[in-house]
Amino acid sequence: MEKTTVDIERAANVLKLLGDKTRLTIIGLLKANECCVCEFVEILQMSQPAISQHLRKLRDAGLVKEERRGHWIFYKLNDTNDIYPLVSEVLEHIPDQTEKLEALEKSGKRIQCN
Amino acid sequence: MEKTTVDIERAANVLKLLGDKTRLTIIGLLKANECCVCEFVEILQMSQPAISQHLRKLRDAGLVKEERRGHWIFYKLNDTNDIYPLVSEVLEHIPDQTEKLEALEKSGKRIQCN
DNA sequence: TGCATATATAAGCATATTCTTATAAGATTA
DNA sequence: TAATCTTATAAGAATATGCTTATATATGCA
Repeated sequence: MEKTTVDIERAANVLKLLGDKTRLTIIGLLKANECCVCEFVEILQMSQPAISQHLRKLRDAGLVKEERRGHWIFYKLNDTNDIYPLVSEVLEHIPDQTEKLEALEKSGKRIQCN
Repeated sequence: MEKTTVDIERAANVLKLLGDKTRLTIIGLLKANECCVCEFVEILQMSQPAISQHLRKLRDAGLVKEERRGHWIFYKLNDTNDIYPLVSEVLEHIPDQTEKLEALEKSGKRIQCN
């Protein structure tokens, strides 16, 4: 809800990152949860390198943070960022993605990473 | 401020359109004003075909509407659209673009289209 | 009707993007 | 240390994007 304004070039770059269905879904999933790479692979039905490359772009732009826990690397939204208010606002306008995580949990594929 | 949710694929497509500095500036200019093509050409310092092609994309996606007045075609934001709330919210996070129009007006180049 | 003005469209090219496959790197466990 | 698991990176190919130049279309006016 904060009204922070960012440079138009930076805003365009962030929006371009969000302007990809895969990345927007990733960010949508991270709105309510931390996720590890293998979960994205499972939910989005894409190859692990493809997911990793999307995550790298999001990380390079400061939209997400990573944290290793044993074998797994968990990603979460970076809320200490000048563009977080914009990202957060965008997320208000897309459908909740948590059901996808729940479906994953039901199928038993989430447990392995925890 | 409305909380309308759009399909994630449609949202991604809209964000991709906004994820270009030229188009984001165009939309930013239209937030407070109608503009004709030649004004965009002048402000953005780009060729007329390049501007026209950006406007076509924005129009095809329903983000803007056009209206011919004599020689000129004026563009304005399409606020009767399911994605307008998203677009509008994004605009809250970028700097005001109207100063660019004012500068154009001062240089006397805006008058010709009115 | 003929010409000028503003805008749109088409084709082509350079660059960017997003996958794929192959491989490397970091962490855990036997 | 060796084997295994998870993730990252690199290289290459297919496709998408955004410009340029050339041309078409629509309107207004002499």
